[in-house]
Amino acid sequence: MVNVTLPDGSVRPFEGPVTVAQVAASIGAGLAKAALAGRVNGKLVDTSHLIDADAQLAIVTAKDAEALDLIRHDAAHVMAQAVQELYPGTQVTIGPSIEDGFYYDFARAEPFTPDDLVAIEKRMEEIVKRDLPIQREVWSREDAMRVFAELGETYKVQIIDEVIPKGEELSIYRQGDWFDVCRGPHLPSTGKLPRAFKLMKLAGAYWRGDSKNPMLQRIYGTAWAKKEDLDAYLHRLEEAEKRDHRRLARQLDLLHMQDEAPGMVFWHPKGWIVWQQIEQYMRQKFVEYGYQEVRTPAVMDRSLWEKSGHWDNYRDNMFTTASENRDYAVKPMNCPGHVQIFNSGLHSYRDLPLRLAEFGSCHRNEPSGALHGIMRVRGFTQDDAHIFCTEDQIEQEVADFIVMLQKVYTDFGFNDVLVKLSTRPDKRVGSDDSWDKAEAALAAALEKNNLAFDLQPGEGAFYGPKIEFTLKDTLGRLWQCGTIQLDFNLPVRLGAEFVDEDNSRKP
RNA sequence: GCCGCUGUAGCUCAGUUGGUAGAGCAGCGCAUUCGUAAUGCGAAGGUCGCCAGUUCGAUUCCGGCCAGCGGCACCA
Repeated sequence: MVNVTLPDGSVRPFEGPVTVAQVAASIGAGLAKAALAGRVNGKLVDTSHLIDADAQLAIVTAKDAEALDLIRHDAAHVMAQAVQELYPGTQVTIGPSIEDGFYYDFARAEPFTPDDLVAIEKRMEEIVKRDLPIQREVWSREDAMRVFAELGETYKVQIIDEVIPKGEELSIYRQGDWFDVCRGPHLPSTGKLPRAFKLMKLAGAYWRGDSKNPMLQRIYGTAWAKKEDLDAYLHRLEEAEKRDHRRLARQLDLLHMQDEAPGMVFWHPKGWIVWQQIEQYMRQKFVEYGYQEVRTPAVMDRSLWEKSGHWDNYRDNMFTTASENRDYAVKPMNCPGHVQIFNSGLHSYRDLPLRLAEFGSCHRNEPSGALHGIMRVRGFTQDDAHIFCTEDQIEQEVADFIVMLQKVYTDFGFNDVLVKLSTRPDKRVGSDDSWDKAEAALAAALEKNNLAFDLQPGEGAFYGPKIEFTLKDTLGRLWQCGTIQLDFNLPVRLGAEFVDEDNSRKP
């Protein structure tokens, strides 16, 4: 006897183990047809999943939000099958669902062309029409590795060998002649994939996200539960493109960039008015929140950058220059300069916290491929501040900063801000004790502001943990903007210290 | 930096299967003073991203470089 509890609370008894599909059929033929997957005790499963004990079950159909993930993942599989049918010898690697769609990374010597995308999309339609049942099989690792090795799928072998945790069940999903290693779940058949997908763009992507590895060819697509959703999405993209800052900058005659100064901006009169307004707005905020504005040199002697550690660790990203036998670097950030101001006098603990702010003109020699409009540039101005404070003051200072930042983002209409806390990386300076304190202080400050945040273990800077604030552009792309970083390295390196209550000097 | 694509008048773009190029809009001149999706006429505007090579001749073919775009990597 197996009792299945449905979302409405009703309980259906079955004589023995049943599949999700059978339960759906017992409820109604319409539901049986619409069933894409099941949620058993909170876990998403195939419709072929066998329920062999009492369980909670929800039938997932295209109407459910969670179906989108399945649809997109299936679209990726169907695309992979289409590609391998059309271009024999192409190796498959991975193909997850992502926001608004999916992608699949392929290994193939010949590059795909935009025309290929059209052909692939057509073949995908055919595969959907074939309505191939999608079947789950469980293989042993050895069998799987042998079979994929025989097929010449070296990347798949690597995935099985290195990526899938030992001991985890290795499932294979088969649709017609085509099969792939996949955790699933998947739709019951390719025919259940709504014809609301479109291949969007070609891109290069490193195998396993590591630039030391070979580059694969990634095909991005979008997929939706119904045609109207796809159309709405495409329309949204069109509208977003109209609001692209690069297009607006031209149309409104705000600024331009040219070949001779890659990653740097020529601000036109109208654009500069906008800039000034924003700068004045930020100045007000500085005053409100107790920051003092300063100004530091853009070009400073090599010796300072050696002391700060930039000359050794950030050299490739700095523009350097020389004059009269002295080497200089154009500042990539304002930190060392602000420490110089702090150091120029002897400070008492009574002076702390000392908050120095600057509209700091910085230059970084960013990799050519990273440049993007005025979002990622080589010459830019940071509305930057450094707070010199005691360890005890960190939490409050960070909390206050977050309040200010939230206010600023809200004023500019950014309501969807992602917050991330990046913690200690493997390569770092400072004692574990100080990292413990610093990370705890940042987390506490976030909690004080009731901010939900993602933890990014190991993503912190080598000198300290940081909180990152990421904004979305009109195209849904993410840009890390504001950040607050604790640095217990630089002040020591540059000899910043204050006189404490007990008359001792502390960094 | 890596993969792919792109680079023609101020802007948006067409074109040349190798014989130095066109449109619309903008700008300029003249006329019009006409009330806000675009008044008429006229003249002008480009070493077809840069540098080499092949060729009698290259914007068009080959190579190199630069920049931009879409991603990836990077983002002290």
